Amino acid sequence: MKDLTIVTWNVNSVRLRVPLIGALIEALAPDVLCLQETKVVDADFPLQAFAEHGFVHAALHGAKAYGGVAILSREPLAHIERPQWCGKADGRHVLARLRSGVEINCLYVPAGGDVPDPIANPKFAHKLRLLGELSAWFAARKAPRNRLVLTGDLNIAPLESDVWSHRALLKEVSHTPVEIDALETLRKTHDWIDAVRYFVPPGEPLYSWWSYRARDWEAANRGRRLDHVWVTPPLRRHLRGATILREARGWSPPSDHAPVAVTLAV
DNA sequence: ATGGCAGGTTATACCTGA
Repeated sequence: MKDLTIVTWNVNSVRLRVPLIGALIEALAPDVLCLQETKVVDADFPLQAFAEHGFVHAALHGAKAYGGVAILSREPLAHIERPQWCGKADGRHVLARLRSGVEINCLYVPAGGDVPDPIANPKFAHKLRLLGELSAWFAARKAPRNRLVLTGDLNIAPLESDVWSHRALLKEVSHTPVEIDALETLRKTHDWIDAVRYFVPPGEPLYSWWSYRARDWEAANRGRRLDHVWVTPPLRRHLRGATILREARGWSPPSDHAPVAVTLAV
């Protein structure tokens, strides 16, 4: 039994964020890193930079220019899979199993464009379709003793306190009822537990993303909680803590997402 | 209601993000 800290971070280009790896490790002491929007093909992934910090094991599912996900680990990764969704090779899912048997799923759900209408906006249709495909896939893999982690940029802020203004964002993609319903359908496939909300009551505002476009993201604080870590019920009693590293949004050069860490005793 | 910024690309304008 030892502590396992899993960190998820939408890096918005892993190559630009390489100089921040040391600060990330110092702040959160991760054992497993799940990255999204790596924006790099696997052949060009900066593996060496992570290896120098002890993350010598990797499961990559890259893509050119947009998307791309990766799991980096201090301990070996086995049974690596790279599922593709909606018939696209756009690097949205990679999964791997740790020695403890815990399976890590790193996901990047599409943003969904501007208009929350699947008929008028193909990007929104893609987002809903991908969530539907994921739900069917996870439902088919269900087993009561499964010890799974589902983490990544899900691009949906489900609770009222997961956005700076519930009222202002109800019709904004990322907080519309139809997306939240689709996310809830996915959550129910394994009775997934939102590991961050397990520690922070739903009344307390919690964000993991702040737009680049604000003049002063910190002062405006118009955030959304788009990045999540979920665990299956057999892992509930192993949950030890959760942190959203808000200060990382102020690092230079910053991602618009903050890293989210969850610690399990496994 | 709008625009604001950042990153990538067979770049130097346009797509994507959310």
